[in-house]
Amino acid sequence: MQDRIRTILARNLLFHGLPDRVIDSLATVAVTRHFGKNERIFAQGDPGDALFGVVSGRVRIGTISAAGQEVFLNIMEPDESFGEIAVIDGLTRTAGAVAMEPTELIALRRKDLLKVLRCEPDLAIHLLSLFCERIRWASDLVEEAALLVPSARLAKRLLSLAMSHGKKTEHGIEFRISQSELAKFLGMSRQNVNEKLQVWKSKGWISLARARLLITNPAELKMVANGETE
Amino acid sequence: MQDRIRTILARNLLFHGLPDRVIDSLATVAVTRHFGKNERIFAQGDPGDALFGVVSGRVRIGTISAAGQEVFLNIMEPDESFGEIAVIDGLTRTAGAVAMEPTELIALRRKDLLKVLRCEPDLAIHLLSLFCERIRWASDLVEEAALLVPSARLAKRLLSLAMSHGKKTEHGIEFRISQSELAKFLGMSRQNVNEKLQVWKSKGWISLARARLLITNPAELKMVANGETE
DNA sequence: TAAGATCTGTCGCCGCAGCGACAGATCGAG
DNA sequence: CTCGATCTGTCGCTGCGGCGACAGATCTTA
Repeated sequence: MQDRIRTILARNLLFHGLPDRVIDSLATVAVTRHFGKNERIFAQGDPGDALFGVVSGRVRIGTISAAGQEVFLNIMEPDESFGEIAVIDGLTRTAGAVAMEPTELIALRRKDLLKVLRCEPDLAIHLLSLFCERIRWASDLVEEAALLVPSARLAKRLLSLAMSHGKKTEHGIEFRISQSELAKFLGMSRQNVNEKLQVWKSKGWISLARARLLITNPAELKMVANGETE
Repeated sequence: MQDRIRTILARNLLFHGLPDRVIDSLATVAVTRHFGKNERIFAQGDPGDALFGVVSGRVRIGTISAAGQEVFLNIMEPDESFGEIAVIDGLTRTAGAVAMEPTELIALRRKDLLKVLRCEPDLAIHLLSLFCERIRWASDLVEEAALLVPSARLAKRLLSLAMSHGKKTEHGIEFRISQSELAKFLGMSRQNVNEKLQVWKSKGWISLARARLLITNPAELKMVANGETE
């Protein structure tokens, strides 16, 4: 059993490449947890007492406004991790996490992680790189929101979701997402998303089906994302 | 001279509280640099070969789109630092930095910093906390952009700028910023910013002067920022 | 002091995003 | 197989944000 946890940890991007000694220390304190479809893992505002790695399933990270409006920030898949920030600084969760399907997670409690962190500089440096990625990713979003026209933002997000969650088929990159979910990733209305998708569909760049999307011409979408076309 | 650098480093938020040993190591490799008003410190896309701490003056962090549209992300003041991310991960700058006035910076080159980082876990953990702040700050911006109405975003940014860059007077919190700069912080048009400021001015919550702004009723603005009022 | 640059306050116009609404398609559960 | 839930595609309406424009105020610099 502890062996399984060891393997899981070693494969996770958060710890991949770290010395066996570090993995072993972490494995002794890690536990696995299961969540059902649509079950909440944590809510924004909760104390950040654990860090999670995805073993199987998918987890949606998002927040919800006082008015009930929802924003999706990311989808985490196997071998990815989430909840690192609150675990490091001990503050509350800035976003909530929900299992999108039956999901197995591996959890490391804050106290345990900090203990290992203090004696393993390798782990700290590893975390620093991960945090750099996160900051770059968030800064990109801020920039995009401020200076890209909606269609460019949609195209960009479409491509990035396709990269991380799509599967390549003979006709292009396909992935499962409803248009209202897509809208929640961008903070736009579903109708507006649909309107733009229809345009691209009519140009033959994408195909649409119920809760599924097929990108047949990524190059053209990239042009839109870069503001070189409308 | 080296003594002055030591003092500067020790006072900077990036290194404040670290053991003398660490500060000393860093002081031997740090150099100071001077920039004139509106002089560019680095541009987005540049290789990230150094980290900067502000000794005196002010530095504006921002990006500019292909179309020439500009977005301001932050203003850094004495004892604050910028450029940490590119220095850690070795990738290019995501944003540019410009001196807003005659400015003295202290610079640590990437190679030198990494050398110290590898033997000083304290420094790594210190950096991790700093990165946590940065991620929370960026995530907040993403959230706000997606689910706050423009007036709430403006109010929130106004308050946060007032907190970090304003001076308290007997009538409220005052700070220097032009309305077009304010607009560039939010990715809105100058006219739109002006329109909202006029409303708040007419309600007696703020006072306006050329390139200056006085918040006389922060409480009401907070309500707007929280979406509890319009 | 004079000239030029910058900032503000205000119009009006245009386009577009949000929203409610609704019909038809598709999927899942019982 | 049937019913309910969800998703899609499409209206039209309304409001508001971006943009160009311009006059007047204010600051800077020669």
